[in-house]
Amino acid sequence: MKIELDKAYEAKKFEDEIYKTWEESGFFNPDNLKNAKEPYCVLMPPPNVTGILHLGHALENSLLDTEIRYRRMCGYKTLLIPGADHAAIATQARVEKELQKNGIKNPREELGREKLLEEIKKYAENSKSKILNQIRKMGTSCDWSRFAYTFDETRSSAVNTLFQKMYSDGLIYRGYRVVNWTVKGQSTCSDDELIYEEEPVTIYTFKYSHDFPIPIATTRPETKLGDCAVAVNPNDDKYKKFIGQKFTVDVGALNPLTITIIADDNVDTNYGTGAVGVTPAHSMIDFEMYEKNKNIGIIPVIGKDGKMNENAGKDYQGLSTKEAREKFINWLKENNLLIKEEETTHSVGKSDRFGDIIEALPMRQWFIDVNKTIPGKNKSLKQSMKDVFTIGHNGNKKKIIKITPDRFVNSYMQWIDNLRDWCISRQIWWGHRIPVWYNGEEILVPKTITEIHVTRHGLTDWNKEERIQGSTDTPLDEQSVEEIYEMAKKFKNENFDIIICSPLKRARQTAEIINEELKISIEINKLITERDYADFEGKQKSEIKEKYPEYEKNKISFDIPGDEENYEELKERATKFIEYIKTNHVGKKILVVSHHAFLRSLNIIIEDATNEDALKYKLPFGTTDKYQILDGQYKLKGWTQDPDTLDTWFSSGSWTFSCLGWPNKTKDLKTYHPTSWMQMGYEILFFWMARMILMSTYALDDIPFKDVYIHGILRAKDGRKFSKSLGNGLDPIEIINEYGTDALRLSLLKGIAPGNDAKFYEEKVMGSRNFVNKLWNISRYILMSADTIKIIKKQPKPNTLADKWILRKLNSLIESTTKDLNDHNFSMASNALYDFTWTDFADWYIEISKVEKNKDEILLYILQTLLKLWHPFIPFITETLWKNIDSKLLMVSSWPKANKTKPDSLIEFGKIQEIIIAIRNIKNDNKIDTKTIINCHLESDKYTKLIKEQSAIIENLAKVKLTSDIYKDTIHITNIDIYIEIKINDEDKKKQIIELEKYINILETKLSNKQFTDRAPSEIIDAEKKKLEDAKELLKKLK
RNA sequence: GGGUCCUUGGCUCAGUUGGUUAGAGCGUCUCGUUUACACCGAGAAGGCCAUAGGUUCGAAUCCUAUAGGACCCACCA
Repeated sequence: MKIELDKAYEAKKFEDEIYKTWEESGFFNPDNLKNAKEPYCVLMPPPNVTGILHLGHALENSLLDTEIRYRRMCGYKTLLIPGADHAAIATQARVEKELQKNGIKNPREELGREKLLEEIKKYAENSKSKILNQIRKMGTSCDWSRFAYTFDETRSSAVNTLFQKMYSDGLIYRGYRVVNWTVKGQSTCSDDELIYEEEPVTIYTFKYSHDFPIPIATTRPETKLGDCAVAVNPNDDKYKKFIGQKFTVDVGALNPLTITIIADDNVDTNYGTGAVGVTPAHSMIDFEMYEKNKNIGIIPVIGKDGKMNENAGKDYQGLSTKEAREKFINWLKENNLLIKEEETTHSVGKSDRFGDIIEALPMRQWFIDVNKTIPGKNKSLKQSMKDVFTIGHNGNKKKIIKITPDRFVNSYMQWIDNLRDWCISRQIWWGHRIPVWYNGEEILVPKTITEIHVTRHGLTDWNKEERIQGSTDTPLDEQSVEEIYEMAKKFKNENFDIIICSPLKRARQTAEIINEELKISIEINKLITERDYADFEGKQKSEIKEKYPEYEKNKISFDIPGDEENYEELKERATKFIEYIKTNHVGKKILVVSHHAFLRSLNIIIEDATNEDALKYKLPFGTTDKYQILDGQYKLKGWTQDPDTLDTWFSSGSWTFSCLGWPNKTKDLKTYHPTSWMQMGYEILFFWMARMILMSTYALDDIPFKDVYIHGILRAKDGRKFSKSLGNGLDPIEIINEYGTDALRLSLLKGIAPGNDAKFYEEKVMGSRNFVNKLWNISRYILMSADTIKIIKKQPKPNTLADKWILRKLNSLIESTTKDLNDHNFSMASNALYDFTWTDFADWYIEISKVEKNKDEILLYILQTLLKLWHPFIPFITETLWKNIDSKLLMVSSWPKANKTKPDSLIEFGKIQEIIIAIRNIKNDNKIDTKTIINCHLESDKYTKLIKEQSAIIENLAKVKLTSDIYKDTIHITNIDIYIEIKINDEDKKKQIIELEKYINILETKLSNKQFTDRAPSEIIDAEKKKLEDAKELLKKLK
């Protein structure tokens, strides 16, 4: 059966459908790869939910997917887990900015925590769903069933567990230390979240007072209002006599300052004045000195608002740092204390996200201690982080992480050496709440946090009319059903583990409708059913009887603790329920669907409310209440959770194992950790790679990944970064729409070297698009001209020289591609494939196949092999074409294996190519139309037989007629003379001779060098000799 | 102050342990619509591989300096 294919490949027509086919096949999920044994797991660096996919993501997706598709075809049990990162500070900053644009000047104040969080969540969810679709557009073959979000339940539970573990090991502590503070963002940030910019500053040299013996210098005069010491080098003859002395100086601060002269080895006697004014509150370095000499004290003079506080004194309080600086300088001048002013530049730390200058402020925050010995181990986290690149984790050489390119180890080690304790608490709201509760001075860091969200069932006619007639176990009314569907949408992103509902119809039905959205398990629990009747609301049994006379006749028939349950019994039942949760659903996030009276009694026992207060309790339909059980403790009155959130990298650090289900002992964790390969840009080496290593070695006692590949940044053609503010961004989706995903992927992978930046521009994509189209047309030709299209399993027997040659080339290609992909050498692999496909196969072999005929099998075989080899790079077009060949998916076909072939065809075929090219050249030089057939005679001592056998190819490809007539003009190539009926340009000949003579000269010098002939390997010498021989012979003929 | 990377034809870049007269794509030029493909075909021009030394029989490749460019870390009293 003949098939028809369009003249040009239109990516748009096929891509979405192909992706759907893949996704529906189930093969993205390794559980469905039945024959695969050895696991191969790669995690997607989760894109931030701060916007949409950019080119960097496109590059990462191309790398990830090419890797994973290759491994899948090789027979690995491949898993690529897709993810997204809530990106705490980045997302909140983004949303706040948007809100400000819309007129909300101070979103935190105006909206409050809950409302702002809702806004951020809305934004994040929206962005997330866009990103996920874009990942699909990229063709990424990830297992969507294992999708992980840093802010979902599993990942949050990992965060909490990790925090608790580190806290109980003493590695996380709460301390008063100097931290980086962004006034604009009103939050701390880690040392790595600063960007430094060179700015002009003035250095002021001054004395605190006229009788103070040591001058000091500063670029931040206003902080000097909080100075507590002056540090000098202990070996400094000039100053060492003052060490230990105290001076009282009045510089205008609230209280006169007591300046202690202390010794510090780090003070350089030759730099500046040779002495350092120590401001413990507003410099990390000075704070470290304070920690060694606590008696000097610490005086913060700048507040969280970036303004001078009361310690700074009446004159300064309330001023901005800039105003205070001017004022202080003026004071120095007036009092003749200013010695010198010098202009210089200085790198100023700014907040990466908010852009303002960072203030160093002392605060009580949470930190990870990187230097403390880990309990049960003989080393610190810092040491652990180093070991994985040197001696291996725990000294195990098998647990050394391989990094490509390995030069990044250097900068990593340097970073580790300078690592200070990591400040992990942030004052922003979007993020994992710090899992610590306070009650006065008491601190609780629970091992388990169980969450109970309670909601009411939908209404029935019975509820609405407050009837107690007929059966009480009635189904929902229609309107309620609608309302529950609405409500269910809200629960969709809550990530509940389980729904527990009352056995009554209305509750069960409610739970089932909600579960259509959540798709989790439902547990029916009698403990939370409706009470029969009770005296709880102050009504006596008799009153109820009075109000609803029919009631007695319709007794509820299900099994609850008696039909005369009273208030105390109801509370007892609620307590029992809590106990039940505590033993059976520890650590879960539970949605409870129950009845108002029960929920009220639950509220009473948890909140320790009085009966009277409890009467005010209302939980209108559609709303939820939330309770927590911390390590079994559920009465949490008086306890409040820390309002701060965790640094976003705290959760990203656990990515390799939280993605696989930790802290639960899941099968995935056992199978896939450590993960096989990790890929990231060098800009997040410290942020992310370092933290993953820290977390994984600590929590799992293992490395997070075996192999890490570092890629560079994509830049515009002018070398600048792509950025929104420059407006030079290229939207990957627009590129896909115009050129197709395959073209985009190929242009991203071709010509990139690991760790190096690469420039990206549209022409590159155009080139790739052209190639994709070429592949389409190659296939179109083969498929449309073949008599039968079938799978060719075995390499067909070569019949001609060309057959032998192309198969030899193909087998080398299989070998090199396999090797390159094993080494993650994507660029080299694609270049070699490109070359073979376009030049060897299309330009030569297919053209020959038009002459030699009957090559269906061999053409199909090569095409099939090529589609396989290309599949990891350009999955869409290859799969589209494959559909015409096989009903099975190319995605799960097996990777080609190279057959052994002899190399002898290479030289002979090369000769034929040389002849053809030489003739084409002459024609071109003489402006003869390529297709005009000219007469020509070939003469060779060595290749007579070859020429005779291959004459058809020569005649057809060079468009000549081979004759026995000898013509006057000849061109010469090694060992062959080509007599041709057209005139040859003498200039060309002369040029050829000059070049050849030069070449001979080089070879002769080389060979006459005794050192060379003595020391070089014999095969190299022989080859050089042969070259010289051939060249000399050719030269003779040319002359 | 410490460290890293880059410098290869007009542009963008490959070049895997040192071994053909250094490759590709785009661009330029010439010729060409031969039914797979003008998103094409045939061909051409264009490079002392930044500079200077060194190691070696042999260097774009290894070493050392220098220049220019980019970046990271620390410090910045």
